[in-house]
Amino acid sequence: MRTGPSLLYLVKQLELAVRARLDELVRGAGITALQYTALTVLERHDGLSAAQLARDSFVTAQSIADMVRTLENRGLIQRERNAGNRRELLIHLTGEGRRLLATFAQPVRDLEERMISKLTPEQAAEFRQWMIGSWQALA
Amino acid sequence: MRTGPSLLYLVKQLELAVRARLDELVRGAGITALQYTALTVLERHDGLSAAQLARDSFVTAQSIADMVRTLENRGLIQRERNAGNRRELLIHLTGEGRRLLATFAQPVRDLEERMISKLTPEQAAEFRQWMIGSWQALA
DNA sequence: CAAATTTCAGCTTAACTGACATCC
DNA sequence: CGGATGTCAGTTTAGCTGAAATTT
Repeated sequence: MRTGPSLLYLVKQLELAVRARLDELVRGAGITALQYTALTVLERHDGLSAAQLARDSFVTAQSIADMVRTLENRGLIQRERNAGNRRELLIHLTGEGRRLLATFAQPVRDLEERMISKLTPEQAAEFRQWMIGSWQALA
Repeated sequence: MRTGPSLLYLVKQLELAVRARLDELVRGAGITALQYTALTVLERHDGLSAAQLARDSFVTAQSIADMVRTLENRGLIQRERNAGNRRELLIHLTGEGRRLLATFAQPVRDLEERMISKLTPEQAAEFRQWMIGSWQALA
């Protein structure tokens, strides 16, 4: 008994919509949704290397390199050699990077709130957990 | 009170994982996850024009054109002028296209089942509805 | 020497904009 | 004519592979 579009299709469409709204939101600051997301990862895990950031994002180190350079040129992050392991360049948010994230913290929360506005807090927490569970089941 | 990665980030990661698994699955047939998804849309809505397919996918008509040509060259779809509106080229699945979809129907169902294996049927239905609701709230 | 990190160079895919012809 | 549709040409973005330098 078919009830509508497949779950796989829905995931794709939802991601598309999220990225479109997020791109609109941060466009004014001259960054993409992708770059914004990378900055939030760095906010949660300060001092990552580019290779670690790449692994977290399931892309190659080469792929992440261009974006890291862009963010560095924009002054949103800075890198420094790890004293204990001089291969690594550890990435830190700059003051400007933190200011940018602070600027968008509330608008992004509003966007998330819009996604779950029809749900009770309990349902929203469940939704979140199911998303994490689905992700882990496929990873 | 932070409970983990943001919902926006989770949507992105989940989509990444879904696409990776789906790409692995259909690679043997020489198509991408994107092309497979387009075929399932055509299965549900036979006789779409490329422009309609593009609108359904939130991309431009130009973007969809390459993929439509690829699928046509592969013999998975065919197009014909709409008799009543000779601008439009209506897209239909070929027998080979339907056979390809039939081949993957069960493996794809298994993949979806894997996503929701921890949920009861009632929870899975809820999950689905919340996904649709989130999508509509952002579209 | 083997493994990890970074970087350079080149490539591919999937999107885009702009322009144009055709049709209703 | 105005609005859709399809197509051609060129561009951009975001990923990739391969190869090399540096460090542990």
